[in-house]
Amino acid sequence: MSKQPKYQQIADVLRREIDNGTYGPGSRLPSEAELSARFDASRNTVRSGLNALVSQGLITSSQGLGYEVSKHEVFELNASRFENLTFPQNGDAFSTDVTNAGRHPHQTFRVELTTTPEYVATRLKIETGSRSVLRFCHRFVDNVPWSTQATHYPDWLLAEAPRLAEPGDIAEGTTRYLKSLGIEQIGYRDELATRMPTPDEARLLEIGAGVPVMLWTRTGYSHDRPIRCTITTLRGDLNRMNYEIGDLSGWDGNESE
Amino acid sequence: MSKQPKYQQIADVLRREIDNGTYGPGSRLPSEAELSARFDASRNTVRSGLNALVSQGLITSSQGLGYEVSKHEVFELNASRFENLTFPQNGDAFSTDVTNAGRHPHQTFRVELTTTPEYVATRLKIETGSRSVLRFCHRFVDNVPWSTQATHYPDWLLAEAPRLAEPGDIAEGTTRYLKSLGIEQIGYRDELATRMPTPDEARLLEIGAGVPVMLWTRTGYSHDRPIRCTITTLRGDLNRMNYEIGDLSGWDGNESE
DNA sequence: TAGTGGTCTAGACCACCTC
DNA sequence: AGGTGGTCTAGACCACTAC
Repeated sequence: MSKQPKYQQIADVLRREIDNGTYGPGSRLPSEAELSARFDASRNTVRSGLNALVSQGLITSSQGLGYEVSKHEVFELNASRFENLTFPQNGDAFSTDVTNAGRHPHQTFRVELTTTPEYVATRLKIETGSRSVLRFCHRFVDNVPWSTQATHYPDWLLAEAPRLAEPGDIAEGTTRYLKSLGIEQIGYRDELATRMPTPDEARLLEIGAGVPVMLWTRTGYSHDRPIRCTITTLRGDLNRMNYEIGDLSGWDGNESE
Repeated sequence: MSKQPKYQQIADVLRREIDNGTYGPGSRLPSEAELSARFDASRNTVRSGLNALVSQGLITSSQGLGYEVSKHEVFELNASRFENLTFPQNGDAFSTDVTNAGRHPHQTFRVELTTTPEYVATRLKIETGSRSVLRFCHRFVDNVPWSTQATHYPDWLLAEAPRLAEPGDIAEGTTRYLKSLGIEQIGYRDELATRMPTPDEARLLEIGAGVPVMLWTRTGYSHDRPIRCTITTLRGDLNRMNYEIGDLSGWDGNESE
């Protein structure tokens, strides 16, 4: 039992009070000055304690307002059904899912020609630095930034499917468009990772310290080669991904926690 | 272009120098005193800047030593193959995978009877607080803490499969043991989430600030009901999960980034 | 012993929000 | 105007690591 530093003790006490409901989700914590008096510590020490809780994603702070206990509303994303090879894929699946959940979807969209970054190139089995089409999507739910999605299509595919490079949405969905050209996605490989956001990501997704991002990379394959690579960056506090594998007939994917 | 606070500028400069290789993975940063002189800032301001990088998982610090740039060695986990309904499951799959990767696996194991927490109970479709068997595993790779895994089996299953409650490993694997009793897992549902570790998790996995955990919940189903719920807590900086869905025959799951 | 980061203080000034 | 958090300083002392 070694002595804990004072700022840790403060963080521990406050964490316990948040856990047991003394300060419920969405409620405000006492001000730094009040806590300073309560714990007989300098304001800076109190700040260190609060900072620990911020880094753990338990509370947020805003200038002039105070510290607020985070609420967690997670959105479920069924990755194995999401784009079920028979379904449309892009904007549509997102909008449909969100609308079905009684929420309001919104997204901005951008298409550009880029040089392929290494991470994507290895997955598409093309050369790093070669050309590819990037279709980029910034998604919101109820006007809260939710995720960004960047899909790369290799250069060679463009010759067969020129509409991929056109700005603006493809009404019927890109997967369906490609299928109509005889290019069918018959399987995909998903990779999931997590880390703290880069400053750019933190800006786009409006996340503060203490909230990680989830990185979801989906590489789609036709019968003979990779045809696309989609990197989705999700706010870790708002999203949960699901996969259903095997025979789950008769099982409702029931939620809640 | 609003003026950035000084500690942010310091963090940005150092981040750029880390990115461009001035300070490579594993190398040491200059001391706080040196940085303080370089940036003409007080030691505390420099510490704020360094602290920002720590929270982003870019560097770590240790008393008496200094700040070190993090290295990232990720371990790939194929979740859709991992326990392929035909394969053995528990300890074995982990040890096999790790050994195949040329690393040294190690794990501690514990079995206990517990009251079922709500999160697990809803998934197993049993009452919160009812009894269940918890088989808990703490896993290491090359003596670095890697993940913890907690599998709950419902009370009713115990009557049919008493060995689940016995301490010690089940040699042939629990899935195989259950199958030999006519209880076959015919499908599962995975849920993936990410967040910052709780203090307990941080202790068990030896992670500092700036490294999130990935939570992987797998609920296994027999033909008529859930038979187990496994919660795996993974160090976010060391693990990546993969799912392969659809027809990927002829495709090697190629890696590297 | 010297150098590193870890903790803590007291006080100053600024930026933002609410009234 | 008054209260909130955000930034910054200067200095003190402690704990750990290296030599």
